[in-house]
Amino acid sequence: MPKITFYNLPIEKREKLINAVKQEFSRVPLTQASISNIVKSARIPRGSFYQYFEDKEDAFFYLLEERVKRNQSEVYFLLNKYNGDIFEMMIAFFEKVITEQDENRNFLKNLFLNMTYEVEHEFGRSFNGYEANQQFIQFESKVNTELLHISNQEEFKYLMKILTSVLLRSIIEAFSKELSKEEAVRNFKLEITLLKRGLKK
Amino acid sequence: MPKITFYNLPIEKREKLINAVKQEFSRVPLTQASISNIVKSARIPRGSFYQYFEDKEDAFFYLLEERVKRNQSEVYFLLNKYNGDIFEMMIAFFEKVITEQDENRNFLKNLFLNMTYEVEHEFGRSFNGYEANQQFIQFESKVNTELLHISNQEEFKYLMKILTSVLLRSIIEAFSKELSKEEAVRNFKLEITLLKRGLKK
DNA sequence: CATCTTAAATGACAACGTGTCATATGTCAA
DNA sequence: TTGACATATGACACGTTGTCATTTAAGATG
Repeated sequence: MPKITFYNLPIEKREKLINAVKQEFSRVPLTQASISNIVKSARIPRGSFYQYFEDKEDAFFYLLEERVKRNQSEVYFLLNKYNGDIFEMMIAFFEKVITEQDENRNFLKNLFLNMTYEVEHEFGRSFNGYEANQQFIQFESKVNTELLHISNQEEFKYLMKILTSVLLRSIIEAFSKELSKEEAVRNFKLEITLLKRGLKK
Repeated sequence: MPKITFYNLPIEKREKLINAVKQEFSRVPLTQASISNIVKSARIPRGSFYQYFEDKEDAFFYLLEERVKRNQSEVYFLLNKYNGDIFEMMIAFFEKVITEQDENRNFLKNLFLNMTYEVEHEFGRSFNGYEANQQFIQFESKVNTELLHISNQEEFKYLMKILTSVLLRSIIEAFSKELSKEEAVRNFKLEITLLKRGLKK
């Protein structure tokens, strides 16, 4: 987590810093990003960076968390829009992510093509944060479980794991192969179809 | 790919080098590994390392590829053992991976908890190498597709993508949460059950 | 055997990145 | 004005990387 001094920063300066951070993580993935670049681009002395963040990772996860918050709103919005149909929500979310533009797109691309466990875990919170039971229950309540072939909450949890696995993998494929929106969506829909009806005859 | 000089090395020296590489990548994930450690441990001068490998990644992927080759044999063996039942094969493979011991285990753990797209892509070849059509067809021929709810080869390809996604994700979870073998297998089987019967009512 | 040629080995080095720390500066209350 | 605390600053020690000029080794050839 960013240090208190970061939050104490005058908005203007903080924005400048955030932009520099974002720029760097849009340029290259986490492991290749350099603090030197960030401070140069934000025009702050090197020591200051460490006044605000623990290290590179800290800055990265700050950005990621902001993104996850936006995703959570989006997910609730879509769930509502599709009357709790989680499959439709996933498809719409997928489409939203892969059609992101400009800097956001590059950030996401670097993010998805370098999905370490920690990053994935954090990003997965977009859908529920299934570690925190309370949040999960709240999430489940927005889902129309009538549509789902499950018999208890545990199965719902595993169903979510399956869906997020496949979603992430499909996003990664879309980014890595630079698929067109149409092609990517088509592929993902096909996978969802298979998932819905079951893999076994 | 390693350079020719690597393959020209007398076996003994090559083994020493491979062991040093393996040791380093078992200690820490790719991004944290250091060539300095490798050359120190292999007792070769720094310049020599670059005589054999392009860079860190090159050495890492060499090791990974060796692993993938072993996996491919294993997969064919298991497929045969279970009469082409891909679900049973997956479960057995899952169990094999998470119960790996000692250095291999650490190598795999670092591998799975830091699954970039490239690593995943390479590891995925354990199951077919579904980019090369010929290999894929050979793989498919070993699978009993009678058991599967698919109507053409394209659907089989997507089915494989789904299964490998879920498999990888489950392995990652097992490593990250340090699940016992029993617990991990139980979870994975549950997911396979859901996949088989379908997610939609 | 002497010589030439090509392959491989070696380690010093420049370039770069990281995190720290002693010092300077700013702020606010007493 | 002073003291106390928060923040800013940038030089620096340390570690890592990839290169390259120089040696050394291994054959081949006459």
